[in-house]
Amino acid sequence: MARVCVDVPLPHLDRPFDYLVPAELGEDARPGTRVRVRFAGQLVDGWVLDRVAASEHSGPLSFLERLVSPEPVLSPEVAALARAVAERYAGSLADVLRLAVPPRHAGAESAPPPPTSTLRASGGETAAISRTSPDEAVRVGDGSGWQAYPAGPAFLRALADGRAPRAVWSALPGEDWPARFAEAAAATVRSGRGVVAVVADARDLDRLDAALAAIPHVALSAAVGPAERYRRFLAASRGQVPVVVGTRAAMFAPVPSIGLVAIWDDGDDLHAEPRAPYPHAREVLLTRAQLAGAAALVGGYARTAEAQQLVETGWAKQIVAARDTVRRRAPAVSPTGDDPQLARDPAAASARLPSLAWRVARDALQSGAPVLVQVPRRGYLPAVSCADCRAPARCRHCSGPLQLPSAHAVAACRWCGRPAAAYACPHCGGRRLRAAVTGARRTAEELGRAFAGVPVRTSGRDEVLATVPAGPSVVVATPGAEPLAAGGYGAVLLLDAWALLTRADLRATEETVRRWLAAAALARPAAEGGRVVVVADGGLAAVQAVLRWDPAWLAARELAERRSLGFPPAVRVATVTGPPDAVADLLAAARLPEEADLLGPVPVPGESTEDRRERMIIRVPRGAGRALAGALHAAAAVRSARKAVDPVRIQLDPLDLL
DNA sequence: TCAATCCGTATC
DNA sequence: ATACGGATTGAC
Repeated sequence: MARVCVDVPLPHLDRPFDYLVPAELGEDARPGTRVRVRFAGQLVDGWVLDRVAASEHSGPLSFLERLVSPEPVLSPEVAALARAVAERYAGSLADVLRLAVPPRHAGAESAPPPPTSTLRASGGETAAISRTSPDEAVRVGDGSGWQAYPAGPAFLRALADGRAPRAVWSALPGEDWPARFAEAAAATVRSGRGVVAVVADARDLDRLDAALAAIPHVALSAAVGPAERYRRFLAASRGQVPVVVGTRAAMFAPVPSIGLVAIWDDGDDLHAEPRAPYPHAREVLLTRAQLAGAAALVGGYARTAEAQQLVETGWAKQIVAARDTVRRRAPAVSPTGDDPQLARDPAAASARLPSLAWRVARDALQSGAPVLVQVPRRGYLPAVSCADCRAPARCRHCSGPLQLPSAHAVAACRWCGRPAAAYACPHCGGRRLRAAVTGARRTAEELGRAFAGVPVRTSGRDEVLATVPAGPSVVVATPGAEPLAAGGYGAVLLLDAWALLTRADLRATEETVRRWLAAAALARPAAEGGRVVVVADGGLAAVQAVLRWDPAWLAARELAERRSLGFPPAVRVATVTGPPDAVADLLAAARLPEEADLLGPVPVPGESTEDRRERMIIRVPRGAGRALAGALHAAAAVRSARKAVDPVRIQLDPLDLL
């Protein structure tokens, strides 16, 4: 008999069903294979989860209709991970499996292994993983770039020795992180184990792919076509390559006996899967490390509150450089002050460049170095802050962010919906509120006028530059699209701080620092003339974090604040979104944990009055997270069994918790 | 009393 | 979705 997960989206059918195996399929219908089965009269896709001798089911059993392919594409390790992810995120196993295994492409199964150079380097079918002698492994870490970090060589040695160290890594400014990831991967492969590494976007993937040239690996991303993607997936699944790198879908990639999971820049919101059940790559990878006994590496220039929590709970150790190493590598960072004086030069003034930024950029250009100007994308939600001290305004009852629905309306909480009557700022006592200004446009043309005679390049959404040559030029880039400069930038200007910091988002400070550090990391060290100008008040925590290059300090501060306000990751949160009746219906059916704290409902902004949806927020202590997800999934099952049609979206720890 | 129909529930 | 069983209803 075969225990099958049927590919239907209904939560109340989220359990295995038993089928008889026709004699001719015999042992081919192995666990992990795709099958077609008759289910409630229909032919549906399914996964063989297990072969069993007897069924618990008392009624008659059907036969498997067809074996789609004898290829076991769902490994036991990934199946267990998918189950855990489904439970963590109140979703169905079938939903997670759809994310975990790419669509089949029959041609790729019969074709020979992909003809990539990295594969040929592996030297054949199963020779990809071979253990080196302990004597060799002992020296792993010496001579690598990890030596700049006191705990670095020990981390590499532990990987090479087959152990499972867990690390939160704060990369030094200018760090060649793909090279460090490649060293960690090589050490793990040397121990006879596999590696899965996830990055946020295609640009980071290209860099990592290149850094891994000497190690047999495949790169998975949506950018390659479905056939090639499946081919590469199969190469990993068949144990032909020990290392898989990719964007978030690669978090489920099968590798033989996984020894290390790694994620770069876990604060990037591209790591959050937009399809149900909305798992986050960091959480999936850490779950995977936990379940499989693998090592974990969470790296970035910045540090998220979630990563900080791993350090503070002792789940992971931090890998950070000594302060004097940081000082030696970091550029000189200066804030312009709260009310920056505009440059006297009329061209610079028209570009609204503060005089300090203008001078620093001009000096860098004169010394023959490129200048990076980071310009945030526009279109942030209108948040509300104190008119006097500009601190973001928060709800008195639940600490949610206040929002101004329209120009002259009363501000209200985006979480619990209570109006913010008689507001008093907890920081300065101010009683007036103001809508935060959205980012001012600073175009490349304006900067071109300010620095006449210097080439101006732009890198952004439409066209992302990977690199720019050495030599004087102005590079205008949106966050995440900053090109690498040969030899590093002479100056980096970080503009429009207020547009970032006043976002109606609890992660605004963290996100701002993440973007600033990513840009500032591309500057030369101070000793080589590298300078960074932040157009903001030096007293702000975000500015301090960049000025001191101390992401750990900021993360600790952020986490402490979230703890005192009752925000994730200090607590576990779920949102339930849908038509008002459906949301109420689901919550009525849910047996929530006793500690559950319900906030809302609040209307979901930007929807027409006909099909208006609203959102409830439920928060529980971290320990009750599993119970919360279980209760919500069960309630969704009750609703779907009753054929309730109104869709309700359940999200755990959503990034946009507003 | 029987068949056509409706409703709810399970789906192996 | 579709299939089935039990309840319900309507005509003889």
